[in-house]
Amino acid sequence: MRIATWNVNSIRSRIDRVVSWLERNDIDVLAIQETKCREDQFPGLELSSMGYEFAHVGINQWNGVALISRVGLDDIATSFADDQPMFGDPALLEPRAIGATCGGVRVWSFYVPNGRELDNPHYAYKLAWLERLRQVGADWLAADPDAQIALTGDWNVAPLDEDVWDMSVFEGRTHVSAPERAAFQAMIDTGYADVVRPHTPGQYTYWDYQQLAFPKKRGLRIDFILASQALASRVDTAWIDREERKGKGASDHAPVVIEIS
DNA sequence: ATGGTCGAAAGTCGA
Repeated sequence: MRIATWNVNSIRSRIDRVVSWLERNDIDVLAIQETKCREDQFPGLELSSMGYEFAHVGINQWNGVALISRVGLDDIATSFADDQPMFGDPALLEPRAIGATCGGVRVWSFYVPNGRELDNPHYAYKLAWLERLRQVGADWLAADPDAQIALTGDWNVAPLDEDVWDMSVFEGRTHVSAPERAAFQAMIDTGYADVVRPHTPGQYTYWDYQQLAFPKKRGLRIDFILASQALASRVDTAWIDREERKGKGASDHAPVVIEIS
């Protein structure tokens, strides 16, 4: 079974690429982020005609996450907790998390808040969001230590210096700050392993659209699949599809895939 | 060709 995550940066402008990519790569479950549309705007017909079920949560042009599966899509949750941190005035529950059980695996698609700048309220929101997710993730494992759980998505954190094309450029910026990195490491310490990194040393998942970042190899590794121990032991291989970042109409993120036995 | 983004409820904001 193949499980993937991909920040598509607008599903409506990318649906042809997504459909083609699913077909070419024999994907069973795809978690997507930044759908950037309301639920009534989601291009589901193209997916259902291919034999995929889908679940999406989106309320406006920002954020939005979805799950696409051809191995079942049960027990859909559109937030990771009833008290998932909110943002804005008035405080809004943003569509940044969706989970479902697909082929026996509890799969989550997360779009972690960006943080914007270190002194922006969005940064405190990001840290609160990650910490609450860690607590909930710990609860899931406490309830069932053998649970097969995949925490996938755009984490908006580059955990290691090697995940950043030039650390000097990111000094004093989000994605690399010590609290963000500690929050990401806390997820791993809670019992969710990064099952992609061992198979993809030195690779990035995101390249800015600006300044020809992609051809200049100026990228970041910020998209991850974290797996509970029971699931991690089934991972045979993983890869980052850098080819999908190429050409006209590409997302600024590449898909990340794991293959499990 | 010596600079250079993209998407959306666009004419500005978010990434």
